[in-house]
Amino acid sequence: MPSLLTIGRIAKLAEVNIETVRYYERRGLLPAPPRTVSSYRLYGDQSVARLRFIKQAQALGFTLEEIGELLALRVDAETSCDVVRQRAERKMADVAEKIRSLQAIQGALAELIAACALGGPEGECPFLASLEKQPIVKETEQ
Amino acid sequence: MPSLLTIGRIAKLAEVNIETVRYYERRGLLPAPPRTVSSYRLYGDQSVARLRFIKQAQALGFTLEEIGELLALRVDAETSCDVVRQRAERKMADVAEKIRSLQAIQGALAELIAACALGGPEGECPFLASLEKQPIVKETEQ
DNA sequence: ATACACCCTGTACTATACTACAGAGTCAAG
DNA sequence: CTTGACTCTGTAGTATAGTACAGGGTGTAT
Repeated sequence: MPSLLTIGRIAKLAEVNIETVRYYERRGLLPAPPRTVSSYRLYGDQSVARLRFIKQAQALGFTLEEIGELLALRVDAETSCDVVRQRAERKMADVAEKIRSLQAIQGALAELIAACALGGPEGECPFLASLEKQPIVKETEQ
Repeated sequence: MPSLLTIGRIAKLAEVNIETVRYYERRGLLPAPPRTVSSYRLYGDQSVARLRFIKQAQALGFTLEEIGELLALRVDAETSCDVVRQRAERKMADVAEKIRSLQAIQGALAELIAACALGGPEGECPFLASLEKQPIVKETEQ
């Protein structure tokens, strides 16, 4: 029995502002829910999960636009399985990359903590070394 | 021999806008570099690494303020080892949490791809199930 | 000695993601 | 049947993180 919730209710449950819920609806991130005769929105509890997912994905550096793309990943009349799989695989690569970056930062923090334990106070920041990425950049002039 | 770079140079190397470099300086994320007699900024190449780190951390959902805190993690005259270690450990927890969230999303994407391979088209989005987090929320009224 | 690409400061504009009203209607309790 | 908490739409304001000039100086290649 999926309970019906007002906008104030889901906002509180998902720990977001009421206005944010309406904003996400405008942005197309939250489907427009059914209304009462007096135009009150009535949500099911999957909406709460959806709101939490959005918040969480944002904290991971996804923009609302990207989050919309993630949430839209489903097979339907307009979208074949193949297309969905391709998109999902691209997102997977993004996510894997983010995980790698976070692990690098984790490593740098561990190093910092370890160095601290040894009592050897530091000068330079270990983060800068933690990200040996595309160091090759072609210079067009001297 | 650490080469000396103008602002335009490091901006290009780090793939950011020149104005962004100056903005980070104002924000205190990038130390004010030495200047030539004619007030041109001259950077060493660690500045490029720093810019890249900032960009990367942003893509992981850290705000510039949080990035500043990360970059400030070092032992010096004002900050004891103990304090630095404590802060680093708190950041570690944040990072670990982010990694867990990303792994949940990764799992949901894998599920989606797998379901697709089985030819079973989907209705509901697997992400919503991927984040069984604080589901306990106390309600003060009925 | 002048053209062109570069740099300076300062201020103003932009995009994204909210957040806060104003003014009006709704609903439940006493 | 009214009071207080809630909801509605619409519009405007805010914070964060840039980005874009204007107006002026610099550096060097021809």
